[in-house]
Amino acid sequence: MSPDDPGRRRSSRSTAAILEAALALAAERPYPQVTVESIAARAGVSKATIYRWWPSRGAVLVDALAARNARDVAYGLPDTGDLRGDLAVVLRGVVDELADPAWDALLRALTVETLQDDTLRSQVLATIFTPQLEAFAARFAVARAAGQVGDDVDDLAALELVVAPVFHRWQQGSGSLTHAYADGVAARACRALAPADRPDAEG
Amino acid sequence: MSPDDPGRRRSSRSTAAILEAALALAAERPYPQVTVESIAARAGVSKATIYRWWPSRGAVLVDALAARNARDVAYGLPDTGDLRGDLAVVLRGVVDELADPAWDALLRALTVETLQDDTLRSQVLATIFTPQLEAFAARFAVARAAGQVGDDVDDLAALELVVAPVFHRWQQGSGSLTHAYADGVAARACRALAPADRPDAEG
Amino acid sequence: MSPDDPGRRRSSRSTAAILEAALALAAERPYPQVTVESIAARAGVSKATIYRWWPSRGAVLVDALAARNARDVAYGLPDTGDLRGDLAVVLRGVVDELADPAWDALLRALTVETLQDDTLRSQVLATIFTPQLEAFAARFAVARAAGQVGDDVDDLAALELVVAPVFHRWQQGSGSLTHAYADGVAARACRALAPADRPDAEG
Amino acid sequence: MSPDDPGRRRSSRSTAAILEAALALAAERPYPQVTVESIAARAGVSKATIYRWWPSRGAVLVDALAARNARDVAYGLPDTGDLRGDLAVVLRGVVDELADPAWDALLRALTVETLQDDTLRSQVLATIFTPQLEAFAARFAVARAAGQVGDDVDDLAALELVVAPVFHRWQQGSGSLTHAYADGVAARACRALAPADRPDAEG
DNA sequence: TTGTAAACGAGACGGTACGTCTCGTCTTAAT
DNA sequence: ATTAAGACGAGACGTACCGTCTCGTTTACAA
Repeated sequence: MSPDDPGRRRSSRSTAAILEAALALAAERPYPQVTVESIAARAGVSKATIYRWWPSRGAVLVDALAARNARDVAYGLPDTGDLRGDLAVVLRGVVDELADPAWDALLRALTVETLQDDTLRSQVLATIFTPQLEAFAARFAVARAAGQVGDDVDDLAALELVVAPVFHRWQQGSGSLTHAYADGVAARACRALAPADRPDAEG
Repeated sequence: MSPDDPGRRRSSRSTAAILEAALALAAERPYPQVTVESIAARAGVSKATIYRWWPSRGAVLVDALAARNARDVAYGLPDTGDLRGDLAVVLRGVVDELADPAWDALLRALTVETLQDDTLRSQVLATIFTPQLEAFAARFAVARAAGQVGDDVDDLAALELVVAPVFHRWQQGSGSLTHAYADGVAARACRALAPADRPDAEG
Repeated sequence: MSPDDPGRRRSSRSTAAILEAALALAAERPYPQVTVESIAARAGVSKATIYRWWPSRGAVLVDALAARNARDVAYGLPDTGDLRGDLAVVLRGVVDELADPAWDALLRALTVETLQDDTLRSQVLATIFTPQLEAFAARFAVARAAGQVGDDVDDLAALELVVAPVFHRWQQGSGSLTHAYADGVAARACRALAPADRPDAEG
Repeated sequence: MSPDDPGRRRSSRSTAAILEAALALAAERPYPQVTVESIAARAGVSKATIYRWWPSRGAVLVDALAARNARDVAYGLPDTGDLRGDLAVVLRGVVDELADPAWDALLRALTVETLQDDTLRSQVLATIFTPQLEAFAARFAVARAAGQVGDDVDDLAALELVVAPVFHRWQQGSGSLTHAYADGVAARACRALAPADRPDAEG
């Protein structure tokens, strides 16, 4: 499946152009207007080339985001010893990203696709969600060793405590997404994570 | 906007049939196949009648869900004095609903629409989310009076602590949605909600 | 099937525009470039409207020619008593038409379609060929009564003697199509048609 | 243009396979489905090889027929002294060929191509039509010497008298193509060909 | 005046075939 | 026997239409 696998000879130029076009379009216009035709046009590529390599518009989008993440994103959380502070930093970053219209649109598009296609959901889970979970898990392991996180909370549940409120609020539009809010979420998460006998220990 | 607003002479028979058809179709087939055409056909109504009264497929769906909620749903949380237990009961109910393929499909459809149309999102916020928030707020008020919830956590943030993890997991497909998980979420929420000086009081 | 058949409500405006566009395009460009898309564009009509009413590009063309013939063409041969002269007049007209690039292109297109679709061939036979055959038959009946045509030659064979050489030459490009040639064909046809005992009688 | 022109090193194996595939496909399926792609597949050859040596699908077909004719067809008409009988024999053969679905399809395909490409028409004229015309011309020369054909009818016009009615009827589907019909056409052609002063002489 | 039925313009869909263009491989004829 | 020109298969590519679909609108008729 390497991009230059002889016998397939998939054009890396075209592939890159398609992924880039998909991201750009999803970031700049309502998702229903991000059609395969528009992606093809923007990429200077034929529709047939897209259909040759991807089964659907959503698959292109997911691939595009995965490629971008692989290129640009450094997974890994800060570790200053202060769990609440570290989580607050991360959540402030999330809040800032969600405030960017391009990221907002991109994430909406991605969510729409995963809601309608279980294959894509699995793919997102594997390529986007899991690396983030692992980054959090690494930080939680440190925190657990420092007695800041109880043994009864698994990594997935812990991650949900931290990020789910933010994404829920983003998706519902039920409240404002500020740095102060991010700090509050981090604080509450730490309270919930703390071992029962040593609530919210700060090391 | 009332369904029998005099002067518009909107047919309540048709309206009901359309809303019912929309719900039934959204529950039973992939959402892209829930077309205005299919709703009209199922309702025994012409497309023009739908477009006369609703601007989009999503608006029909939102109206349909709001109507159904107004008819069937009793908002309000149990109050046994045991906050964690009460929340666990509610979350177990949520988990059960999400396990129902019909509800699952319906909620996916609703989410897809709200992600793509801010007007609908506002409408959902007002007609579906807010009543639920108020029901939670009422219960939180009681809990706060009993010293089980700190004054520093507002109702929205509190609600997020309780429900966001569940919906996050549902949407990501990142873990299983069991009663045990619901209990765990309730427990962690209560730890986070508890006043700092009296962690996780059980009244 | 009438164009204003209640219950179908076919738009006569669109129908006319489509037929006109088809004729114009077939007359002015190579037939492979007369696509359904181009007809729709020229007619200011959507492709779906064409496919709603005709099964193929060729069917549109045949309909268009039939409509034009029904409107413009006066079937019927001259009858001066001089069969050879009358036939020569008709053939000179045919030759002139075939020299017109628009008619040439149109007839090529029609022939291409009938060669590839037996349904269309039948339709052409019924709506275009048969009226012409009947017009010839009427003239031959007069000629037969005048002893200029033998009883052993049926109308179809007689018509073939008159027109087939011209169309054959047109199609093969095997020779020039002049008035002199038309006269020669008429003369030879009359010799072949004449009763055996009274060759080529002139009345 | 010889197939083994040194310096081109055209593969005679491929060439033969392509021509054979083209004929076979044109004989067995509707002509629109005789694509370059299908010819290449049938011949076990790449599309590029076809486009390297022929400009179009039609050119392959014409070449294929020319090659087949050069190999299989003995031009030349019988000469028993009885012109009408000899022509009838030839026309019966034509009628029999046209009744063969494979030949029918092949001839339709050839005609479609010549109607849309003047280059191919010229090629067909030179490689297929002209040899036949010459064969007829040779027989007519004998007949003319025998006083069976007038000096005022040139060879091309004479050939048209004989074959055009048959092809016209074949193309229009206007009547049945039987041996009796073939005999009638031959008879009428001879009447038309006969010198004016000695109608339909039989030698 | 509604609502229904269905046709309409618009345009995306997923796909086929076109004709062009690399790729490596293999043939072939002249060294 | 070696070599180099170039024909070969494979198949990806951009282009252009195909015939179908859904959308949201419009029109004509029926109640």
